[in-house]
Amino acid sequence: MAQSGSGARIALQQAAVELFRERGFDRTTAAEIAVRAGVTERTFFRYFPDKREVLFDGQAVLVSALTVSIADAPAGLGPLDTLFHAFRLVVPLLESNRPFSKPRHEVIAATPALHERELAKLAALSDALALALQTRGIPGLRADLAARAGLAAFAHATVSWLEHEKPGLAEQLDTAERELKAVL
Amino acid sequence: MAQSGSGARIALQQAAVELFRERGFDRTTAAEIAVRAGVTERTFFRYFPDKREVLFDGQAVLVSALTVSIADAPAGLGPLDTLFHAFRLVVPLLESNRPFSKPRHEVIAATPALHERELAKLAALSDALALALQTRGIPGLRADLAARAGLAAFAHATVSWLEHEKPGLAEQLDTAERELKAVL
DNA sequence: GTCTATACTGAGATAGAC
DNA sequence: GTCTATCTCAGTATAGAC
Repeated sequence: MAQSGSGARIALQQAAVELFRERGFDRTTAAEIAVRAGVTERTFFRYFPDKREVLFDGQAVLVSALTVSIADAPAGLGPLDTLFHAFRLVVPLLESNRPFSKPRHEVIAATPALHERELAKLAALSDALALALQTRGIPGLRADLAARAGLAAFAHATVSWLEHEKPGLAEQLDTAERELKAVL
Repeated sequence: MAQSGSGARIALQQAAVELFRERGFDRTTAAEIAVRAGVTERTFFRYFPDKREVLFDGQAVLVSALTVSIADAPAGLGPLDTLFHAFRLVVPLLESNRPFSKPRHEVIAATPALHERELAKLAALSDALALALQTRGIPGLRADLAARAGLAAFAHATVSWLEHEKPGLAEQLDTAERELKAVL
């Protein structure tokens, strides 16, 4: 199968998703993932510090894409409008990734042990958003609260779109933004 | 020493906090905690499904207190005002628990492995708040977003108060509420 | 790449409360 | 007798150290 070198990381991620869907996260050992990917168990832990982490990488590109989008947003926008502007710019990226993110989401949804890790990744994303808002002049606490509220809406829209697909992601974002602003 | 009967759970929690502060979470084994509490390692895992969980129990009473407070809040309040009404009712409870929650917070703050678990507990609390808001007639998504936004402010106020104490918790809640509402 | 500590699980036995 | 709490023993797998 795949050899060590360049493709090992991706091979491990694919093998992991497959096995997690077949047997479940808990019933799959790191050694089994490594075998299917054509590497040793030791190699698995060289790429991923723990077994859960093999499922959480797409977040990195999302973080940088959103950070850039926030920095490039038109001036004069409030924090929430800045965030949703960035969210909309990133919709095509998410849509093109759906074939990967949907099975991944199914595994996570079915595994309580992975919920925690996902929450941690969302928290890191929230921190990145808050920082990006701060560099636009929004004071610290306000930027943090805006990031958390906005990200909650964004996450809801994304999950809803992953599970149903029926309304597009853009429409889900519209309703989430509307509901969030209706809260006040 | 031997803690057969009722006190084992509390003895384990106390021993855990002590040892975590002395040696750190990672440098403390479940067996060591059990020995100090006067039980065996196996008993530790009977009470707590994993080593982290020994630190997260106070949340349960907070959940029920907030749920009741939301249900009893005056009619006609918006979701956010309902939440902050409940948050304020629970301030004395938190203040009386400070001797326990402060060292606990220090351990958590110093241990990355515990951050994830705390986020999971906060997410569960958010779900409970959203449910309580729904029973007051607030539609699902709106209740969920309000709960997340409000809880973010509440959590910020609580952490800030645990770490500084300088302004009281009530004042921290005031500023957090003001900043959250300024986001829009 | 090898070795090891330790987190966690399962089955069965014991002991006391009711 | 049942039920619940605990211990004993034996094991697997993760993750870190060497």
